[in-house]
Amino acid sequence: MATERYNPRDAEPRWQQEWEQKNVFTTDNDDPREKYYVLEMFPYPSGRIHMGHVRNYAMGDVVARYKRARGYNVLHPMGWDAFGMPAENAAMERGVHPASWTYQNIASMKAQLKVMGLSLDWSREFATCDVDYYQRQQHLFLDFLEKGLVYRKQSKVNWDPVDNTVLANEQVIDGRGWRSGALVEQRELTQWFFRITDFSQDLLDSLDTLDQWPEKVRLMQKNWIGRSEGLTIRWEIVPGTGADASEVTVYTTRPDTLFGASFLAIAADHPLAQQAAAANAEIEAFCDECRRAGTSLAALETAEKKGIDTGIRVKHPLDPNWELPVYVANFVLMDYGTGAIFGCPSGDQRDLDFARKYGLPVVAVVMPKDGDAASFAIGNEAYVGDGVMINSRFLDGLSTEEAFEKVASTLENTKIGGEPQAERKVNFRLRDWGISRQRYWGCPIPVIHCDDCGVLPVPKADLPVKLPDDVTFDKPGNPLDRHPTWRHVACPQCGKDARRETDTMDTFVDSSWYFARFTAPWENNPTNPAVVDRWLPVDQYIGGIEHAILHLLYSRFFTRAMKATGHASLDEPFKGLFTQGMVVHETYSRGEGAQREWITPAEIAIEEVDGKRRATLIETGEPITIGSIEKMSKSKKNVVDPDDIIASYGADTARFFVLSDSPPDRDVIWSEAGVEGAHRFVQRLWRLVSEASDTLKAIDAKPASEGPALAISQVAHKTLKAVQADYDKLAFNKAVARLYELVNALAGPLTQVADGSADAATIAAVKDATTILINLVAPMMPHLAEQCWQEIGGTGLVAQAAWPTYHEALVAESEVTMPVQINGKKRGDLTIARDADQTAIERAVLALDPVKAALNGQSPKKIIVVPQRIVNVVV
RNA sequence: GCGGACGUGGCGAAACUGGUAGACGCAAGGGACUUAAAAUCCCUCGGAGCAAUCUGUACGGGUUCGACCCCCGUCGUCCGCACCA
Repeated sequence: MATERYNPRDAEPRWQQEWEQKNVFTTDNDDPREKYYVLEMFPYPSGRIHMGHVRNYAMGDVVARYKRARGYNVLHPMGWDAFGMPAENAAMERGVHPASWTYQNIASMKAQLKVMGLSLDWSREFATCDVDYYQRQQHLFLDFLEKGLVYRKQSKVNWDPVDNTVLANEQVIDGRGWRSGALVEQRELTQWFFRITDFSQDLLDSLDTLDQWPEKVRLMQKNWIGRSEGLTIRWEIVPGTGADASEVTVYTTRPDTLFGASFLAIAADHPLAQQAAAANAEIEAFCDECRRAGTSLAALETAEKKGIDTGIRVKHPLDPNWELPVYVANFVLMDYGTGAIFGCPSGDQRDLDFARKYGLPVVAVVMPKDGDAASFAIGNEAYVGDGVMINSRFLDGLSTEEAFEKVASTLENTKIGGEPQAERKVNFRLRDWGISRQRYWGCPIPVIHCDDCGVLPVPKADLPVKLPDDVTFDKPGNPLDRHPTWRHVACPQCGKDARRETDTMDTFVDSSWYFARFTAPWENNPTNPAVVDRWLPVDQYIGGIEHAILHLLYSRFFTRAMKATGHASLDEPFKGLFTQGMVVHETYSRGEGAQREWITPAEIAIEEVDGKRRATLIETGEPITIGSIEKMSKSKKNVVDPDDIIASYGADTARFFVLSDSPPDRDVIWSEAGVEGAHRFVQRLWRLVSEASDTLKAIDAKPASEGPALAISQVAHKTLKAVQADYDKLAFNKAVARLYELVNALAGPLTQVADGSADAATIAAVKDATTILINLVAPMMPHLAEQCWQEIGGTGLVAQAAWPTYHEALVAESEVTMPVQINGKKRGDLTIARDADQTAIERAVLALDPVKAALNGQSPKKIIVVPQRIVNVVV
């Protein structure tokens, strides 16, 4: 009898090698079986994996192994989101080249992932900084450009005037550059944009088809796209009031409130405002102030509504004798709608605040349905809801909706200068995607600037536009700009000296199509359209909620753009999306306030005294404060290193634990005690199986259909059915609970098999049950499963074994035990044939002691029988 | 401010479509084995009560034979968005 403790340090590398040698996880594109594509969001190669990665990849691996067992041709690849700023920061701080820093990090993280025993097809691995990858990204860019999906326009960037460099938003802290501390300015640069807004409506509508996405994510995207229906209205400017223009166009979603208008407000960057500013220093100062305030997010949140009268006056669209003032206001955005609004103080809180401040009229035009027109008034709160129109001339008495229609059709039919005064207009909050980054470590934008020929695409034959290796990071700014030779190139059209574009692409571009590249990473073209269409959409995509909006929206756009350029022919890249929770941990600290010092879990000992948990510093015995449970972070030092855990408990224990305690979409609390519990289960399972293995090996599996062994087979097959359903729903924590139950149920029989007291039928049933158990455990703890499989004489590898099939007869119950309630309270149980009819059940229920006692000789008022569920007797 | 989610033992959680609340695990307590410890095994474990039983899913109401689940209201926690006209 093999009764040694299971040693993951020995077993895990052995099985990993075995899988690798037999190419178990290499996927063949020509395999005719039904496909299943499971993908976890690929990591940024920071150098170390963390517990969040462990949880993410453990989940994906369970799905991959489970689906493989179910007979699918599974694609489960891995790669690296390898461009980005940390590599440049490392270059600046430590003088190491971004490429070598990145590839070294990839090597060490890959080694860590290998140790986890993930069933990945490593032959498809790539990093987005591989020339092979970004060359094809440049190819896509050129195709998008040709299709008109890419364009250039002026756009603002954060400019650090001390470092003379462009800053990303996260490098601006409280309006200052993170390194220099200088006040950040907004500068206009010509930059590249993807026309994601071409697809606004489709990206919105298609959300409804993504029924395997979390509702929450769909809602977040919906709000981000931000569709609104309204009207653009042209307002005539009263001649001689200070404007060159004859009209100003305003966007509104509430044309119904037009009779409540008391002013127009325009953005500081609006042409009319610029004109007014040119003529008036006070207005100019105000506009400058607005622009500055725009840089600081914090200030924006609390900013007071402010404005300044331009002196310009406009005519009300529905009453030419009614003149309204035009203000520049700090709360009006230039890049939404038309950059101009009409203010209706009674129906909008901002407008109300503004009107009160500047003494503008407040006229209630909408009141709640059951309101009283005579007494309804606006105090300090605007009424933004629907209702009935008042004080609105020909609109009085209409609903808000009817009034909207009436105003819209009236103004559509009013002509000024031969054009309708108003037009219906759908607006989106979504903006085009600016992809230009003034940095080195990204995919070069394949474009050439020629003084004579203009902006030209690099011919495809000249791709890739490779990043030069010889760059320096001793100065701020983009190394590509100051490289001695790289930017000099001959114009592809006229052959004269020209310049390369030195901007690189946003790293979100890299991650917007990697899932497609995985389907044929060896292709010369970005994709093989036939292959990509067969693999996509990704059946199950797993990652963090932090990518709910941008990454997923950009990928959805990219897939559409790839369709438009013939690289794929579908719209939605991800059929199923799952957003997993974080791994969190208690925090430990000593000292208070600014003196507070965080302590890592490894330095702490926890003991329980009188029911209270207390922590002490191992080295000194000094008491330590146990703090709140928070996301693992370096700053709070509450991190647990996966390497340490795997070294002491093995990968299976780590995988099992991160899947076990909490529902996968919720945070899981990492605790030492919890890990030990998971490890105990590993050892227990191994002990029970190995003790019985000599006997089990010699006997063929056969589920029992009768006799004392029947219960063993029933519990195994019921568990199989249930765990299968749990895996289908990604309910890993429930699958874990059922596996515990199954092992608890098999512990006795396995011990009997081991000590020789079991009969042949029992041994055969136990062998069958154990085989099922190992198959169920395998997706979560693949190494332990292989070891057990070998131990009981299984053929081949579990990793290649087919999923077992449960026997219907063992899952179906011939008898059911139903709770019996009296007046809704449980008072007893009734075990009866599953197909017993209503009368038989009633008769049996009335014969039960507690029912007889409750009835006390009387007949019941009512008996409710829910077949196979419950009986309720109403007395 | 707007939008959304959630609230169940000491803790993480289960509970199917409105049908036995607390499965399973952790922690705790008791016992067995051991010279001892570890490991393992057995028992107890929402609250009150000797018990029968009563009570309990944030709080207050409602619908129902029956509510963690549905409806109305209140409180709390978390997340997303941020002046989008």
